[in-house]
Amino acid sequence: MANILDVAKRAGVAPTTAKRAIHEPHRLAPETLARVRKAIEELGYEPDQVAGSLRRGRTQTLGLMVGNIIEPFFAALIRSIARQARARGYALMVADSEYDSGIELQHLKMFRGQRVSGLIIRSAFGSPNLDYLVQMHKRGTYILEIDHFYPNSPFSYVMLDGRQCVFTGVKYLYDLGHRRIATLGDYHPVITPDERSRVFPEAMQAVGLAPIPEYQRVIERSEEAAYHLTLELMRLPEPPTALFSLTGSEAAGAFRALKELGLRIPQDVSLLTFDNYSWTALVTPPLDVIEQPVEAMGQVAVEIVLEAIENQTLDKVVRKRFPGRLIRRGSCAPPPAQGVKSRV
Amino acid sequence: MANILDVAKRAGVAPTTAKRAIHEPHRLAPETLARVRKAIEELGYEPDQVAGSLRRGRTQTLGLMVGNIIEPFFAALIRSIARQARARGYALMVADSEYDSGIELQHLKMFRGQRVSGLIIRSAFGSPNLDYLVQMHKRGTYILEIDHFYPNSPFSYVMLDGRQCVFTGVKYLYDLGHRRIATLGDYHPVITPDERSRVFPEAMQAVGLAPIPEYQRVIERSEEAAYHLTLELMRLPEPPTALFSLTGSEAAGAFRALKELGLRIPQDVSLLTFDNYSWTALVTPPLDVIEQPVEAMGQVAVEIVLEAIENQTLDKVVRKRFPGRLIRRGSCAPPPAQGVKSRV
DNA sequence: AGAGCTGATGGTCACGTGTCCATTTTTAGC
DNA sequence: GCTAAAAATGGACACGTGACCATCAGCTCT
Repeated sequence: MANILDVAKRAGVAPTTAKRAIHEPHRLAPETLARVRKAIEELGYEPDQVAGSLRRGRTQTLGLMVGNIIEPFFAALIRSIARQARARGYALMVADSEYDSGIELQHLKMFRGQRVSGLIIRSAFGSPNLDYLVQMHKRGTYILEIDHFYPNSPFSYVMLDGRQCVFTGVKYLYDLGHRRIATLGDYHPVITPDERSRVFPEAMQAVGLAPIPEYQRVIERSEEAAYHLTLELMRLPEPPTALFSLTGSEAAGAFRALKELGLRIPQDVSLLTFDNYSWTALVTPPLDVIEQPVEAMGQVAVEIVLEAIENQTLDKVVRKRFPGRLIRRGSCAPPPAQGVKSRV
Repeated sequence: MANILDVAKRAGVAPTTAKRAIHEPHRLAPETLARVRKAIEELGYEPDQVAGSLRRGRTQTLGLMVGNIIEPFFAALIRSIARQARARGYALMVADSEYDSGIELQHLKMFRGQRVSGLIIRSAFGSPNLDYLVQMHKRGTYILEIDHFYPNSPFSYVMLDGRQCVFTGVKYLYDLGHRRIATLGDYHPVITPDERSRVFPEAMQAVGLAPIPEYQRVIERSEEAAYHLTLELMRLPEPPTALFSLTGSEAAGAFRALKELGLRIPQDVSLLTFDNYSWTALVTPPLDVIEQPVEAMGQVAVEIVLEAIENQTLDKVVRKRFPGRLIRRGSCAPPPAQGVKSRV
């Protein structure tokens, strides 16, 4: 592979001059510049970022750790972040923790070995990797959490305003007349320490309700778990009249379970979910969703990270919240007069 | 950031000895090894892959270019490839061309600058980037095409056996009694040069049918384009009795269009599609699909690439085909006795 | 005309590692 | 107890670049 020395030789100039043709072309005499450019062209020279990174002491590389790449939310996030990184000349290393902190740690070590300059991370659940992240930060990697953050996180983050969204959702269901509202999955400090389930009780309180203890089950945030939970909830003596799914994946499981039970949406039970996934508009009835501004979140995340990296302000902490948007399509309606009959 | 010299100094050994603790620990005396390991631990040392790559002349990095990361097929592919890369100690750079060859070229240049050792690529449509790929290959990047390959591609590839799948699908519909079968999108050598639409006429011929000219429209392989095409097709004087969607994204558009037209699936029209996306099982009726063995394809792709890289056999060409699997769920049935009424 | 300045170009070195070769220490064999 | 071999350890250097400093010609200003 041709290097800058080959280019210099071919152009009949010193290596330093050849380098300047790339970094500071204005400092070269026009003919010299043309000669070097010709040599670059002829040799198909492309600067070696590996050597450059070593010398510079900083890579042009960002790491991105997602929780589950199969979820469209993360796919959209990757696209947004990739676009922005490309625009700024950074390469993107993507890792999928599958929400497993063991896998996550392996990827973090790889990122560290690769000396990524910045890391955008959606942490795995129940993760003991905070220490490792702190260490990475001390060694010069700027870290930004996205979609979720550790309690007392020392890092920057970019997040949906989960509180506002949950309040909006609960209020929406309350105003339709619902009193027996269940989230799919309760808060748990280790297993599911997410903001949405944490603030749900507060949102209920705000409209004068209390969460119903029988509905409060801790489940993994997956389609399968939501499917089983929905079956259980709807088989209770007094089942909920409205289900509030906290993730798009869970909504699929809940939807499947309701269909299977022969319950009609929204006549028998209302269904509201986070994440405007494309399938939610295709099913019958199309689902009411709370949409996240994914594109904007990804873009801002990269901007924060690159600004810190390029200005050498690694200790700067920036935290942004983004509002969600309720989209009504018809999967929520007033509850049936005599409540939902239990499906035993 | 601590380097191997710091480790050596702390352990009281020469740098070479410290390095051996990492690469060939068996060559060290047990106490020396322990001392170096302790130093590594205490300093939180992690070898610098950037420096290692430079010296070695080869990175531990793979590039992966997908056509559209939003499509669940690619998300699943990334997961599979990421798993295998992780298991083999390689970092993964992911790029999303959005099926745009201009964006693709930018990413390719970045990959080249980063000196990725291998590249797994799903090329963009109508791409003039083949020359650049050939150049990358000459400079030492092993290249493998996935899901699609250039005509006369000089590279290895891993692909679905599209011919077998299309033949299976057509035969399935034919056996149900369908004669007026339409694919969503016809073959076009530049815009949509995909195998599936190309072999469709052959598959029809195999059951004694000919493609119906009015159904043969060239469209972009997107949900939106498929939506409009479906509307057009079903408004023809003699609309198809069965739609064969060649991608999962298109199926969503077709499904939406059929619902909107008030056509019942499968009573009025049958719908068969590639890709077992999770939503296809959620809609009413659940869709018949042809599933791709994505996990296996990703795994084999990485194995081929890494074997070539590690054995320095960059010119070895390996080509693998994988069979699809037809899953019946109820969206295909015999056509109505008097054909589908046109929806004008 | 000489000093000072600017524009253009050249030379040297270090980033942290892996590889190769050299040296010292220990063990085996008789 | 001595030699040869093996085990264990050490030293020097290059990968391709970017940062820094050096050089030199031509020009302006006094």
